[in-house]
Amino acid sequence: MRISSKGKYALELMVYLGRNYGKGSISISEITGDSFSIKYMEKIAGLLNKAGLIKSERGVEGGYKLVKDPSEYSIFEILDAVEDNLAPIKCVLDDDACKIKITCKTYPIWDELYEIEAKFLKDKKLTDIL
Amino acid sequence: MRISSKGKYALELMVYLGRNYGKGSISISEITGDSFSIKYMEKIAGLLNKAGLIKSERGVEGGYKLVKDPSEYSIFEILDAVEDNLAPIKCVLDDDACKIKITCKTYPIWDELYEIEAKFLKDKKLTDIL
DNA sequence: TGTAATTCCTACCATTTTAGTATAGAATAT
DNA sequence: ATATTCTATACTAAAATGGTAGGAATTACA
Repeated sequence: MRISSKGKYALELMVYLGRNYGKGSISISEITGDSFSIKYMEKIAGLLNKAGLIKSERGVEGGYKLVKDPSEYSIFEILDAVEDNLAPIKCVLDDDACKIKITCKTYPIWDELYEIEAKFLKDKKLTDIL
Repeated sequence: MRISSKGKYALELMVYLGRNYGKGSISISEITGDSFSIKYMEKIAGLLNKAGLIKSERGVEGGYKLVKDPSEYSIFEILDAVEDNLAPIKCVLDDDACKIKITCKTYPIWDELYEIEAKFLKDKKLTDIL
């Protein structure tokens, strides 16, 4: 399971929103400050929004907010919303990635590894890292 | 933990050698058959050889063989010999990849995830997939 | 001594992925 | 109106991936 910068920043963003839960919408520029690309974080927020994990509001005083209590977000669903494929190797989640799965000797390893990773991340909640 | 094709093929190669343990050296061309690039597998075998996991013999009747009983190889050491970085995100194993680790809110997640993955792969032995 | 089979070494390359940047547009509070 | 914010899409430079290519070194065997 390789986590790209998208996943990393998505989680940092959710942490920020979690800490400000109940305080209305938070803008991207407030979250990133000057030390990070607003444009890149906007794109990541867009993915989380599309996945239904956060709610957006445009205009002045707009921004993003969580749609449920921070304790109800698993780390898994946050990463899964922005990453293309969380599996250790593509064939686990993408059937087209491998034509020989049925005879593949190593497939069970990847499958089991993914189950273990996913379980850990599903049990871990956003509140655990606030 | 993303497994590249190098890791996948390294494991397939070790499975082949494991099944032929005690039968002398096995050549790359025997392992790959005609359906796969001999040159690429040669490179992978070279990495395993350098890491001390297999022993090579040149010339006619040459090839590779395991240096210990298949039950003594963990899947982890095989993958680790050929993959650049098994961690879920670079900063876990490569200190230069991140300058803000000390203040990073998400680092503990990656670190713990890696420990879980590594433990699974260290407990899993080559004999488990022969 | 010659030859075929094998590993070893290093350089190269095309494609895909990653990590953003750029530009323009739409919605909203004041 | 205007400033602020999200939305959408296109573009791009750099890195990683998944090989390929060519030849040199070693060895068994005829």
